[in-house]
Amino acid sequence: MTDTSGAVVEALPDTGSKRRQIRPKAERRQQLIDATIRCIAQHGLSAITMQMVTREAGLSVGIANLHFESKDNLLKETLRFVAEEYHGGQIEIMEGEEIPDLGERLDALLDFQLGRGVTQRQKMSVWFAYYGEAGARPVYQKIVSTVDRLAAQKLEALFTDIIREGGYQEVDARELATGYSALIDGLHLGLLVTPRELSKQRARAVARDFLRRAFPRHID
Amino acid sequence: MTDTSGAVVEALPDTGSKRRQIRPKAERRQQLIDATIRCIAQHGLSAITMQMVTREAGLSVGIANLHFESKDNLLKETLRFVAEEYHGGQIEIMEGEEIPDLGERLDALLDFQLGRGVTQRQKMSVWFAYYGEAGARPVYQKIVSTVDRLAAQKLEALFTDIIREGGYQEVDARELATGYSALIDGLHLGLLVTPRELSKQRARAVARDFLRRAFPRHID
DNA sequence: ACCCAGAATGAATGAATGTTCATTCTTCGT
DNA sequence: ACGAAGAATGAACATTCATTCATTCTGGGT
Repeated sequence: MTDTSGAVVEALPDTGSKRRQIRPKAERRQQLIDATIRCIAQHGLSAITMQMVTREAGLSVGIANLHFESKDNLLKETLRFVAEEYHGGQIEIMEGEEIPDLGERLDALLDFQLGRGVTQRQKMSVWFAYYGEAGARPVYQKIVSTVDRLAAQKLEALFTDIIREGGYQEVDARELATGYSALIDGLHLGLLVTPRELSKQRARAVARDFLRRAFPRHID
Repeated sequence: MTDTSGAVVEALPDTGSKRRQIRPKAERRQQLIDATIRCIAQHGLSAITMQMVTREAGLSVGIANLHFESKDNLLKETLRFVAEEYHGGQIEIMEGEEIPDLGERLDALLDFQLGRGVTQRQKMSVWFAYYGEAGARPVYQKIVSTVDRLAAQKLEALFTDIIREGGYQEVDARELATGYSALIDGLHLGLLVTPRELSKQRARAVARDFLRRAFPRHID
């Protein structure tokens, strides 16, 4: 996926010169989105500023309104990017045939959801910053729920397969999928707000426990 | 607990007159906190304004800085109020001896966590608005984690009692308590962001399922 | 070698917001 | 009935921020 960390500005042989660079539109857009993610993580969604973002990107203030028409739009597109990155990664694992064994596929999913990429403070901060505003902003709600619905369907399908394969009785795929998704969200929240109480290791153990209790013959 | 909903302004025999009212400091503080909660729920934390809050409270702009020294402080105190209300309610149920049966007490806890009072959109919005900023604001993190830690301890104690009483093997109280808390948080999030996909009924069913799988002889 | 489409800049603008404080008003004890 | 303590008001101020746009600059095509 796209690199979101590190200073993109110095990635090129810039030599410190302030020479103006002309780059294709798509590249600049991504550069600004990445800078926005870093700023939200560091300063929060309510403190974010166009000057802040453009400086972080190493560009001038006017450029943000050139590529995105407004601040609102930049924030919206940033949310869309993060949402699609996260859900896209999940879906790739769930529907991908690279891992034939269903138990292993479940483990891979957990790895992705609580592994390095996703639980970086940066990404989590962005994620929940938008959740916090979703109650008041239908646009955010719509973006999240659109990708969310698809991921939920794939998860339910995976659980259904596992239930059939394992012959698990009295387990409802849909209900379990809802529970598992909520559990992962809650663990992310815990990692963000109370990192002292909840380590990444423990979060993984808790999630595996949930899965083991439901699918004992597939986990561990 | 304190009433947070409804228009406090019209609660008194105001008769529509704009006559200036003098009230004790504590009452005004609460009035402003209640207005803040309503405003956050409706407009979001990042769009909130002092004028907005004071108008919602039916008071003048200057009064906010009279009772709270700044906007930051008002927001901080509002978070403290919501956090203490939520966690206080939980703790009251968990350590209260009014319900001797442990299974019933667990049910009462679930009722509180996913029942009318807590899952009102207003409260949930406020809750997650602050969570979203917690990554960038150590003050918020501290307030939440302080009350959170106590509630987690009480929950673990309750689970320990239930495990002993039910003779459940291979169940770790601490791990299960972490999982349950995370599950409830995640369900709140789902109720807030994707209310179309997740009804309050279904959220309760999912949470009960989690508990039933762990403590089958206490639930249902 | 030259040109120009359009990418990039940043000073200027106007609107919005947090905070202050001189003034007004209410209440309560005497 | 009166006066003082302090609660409440809201116009004024200084600051900050999103957005605009006239101007500058760059690089590929001819």
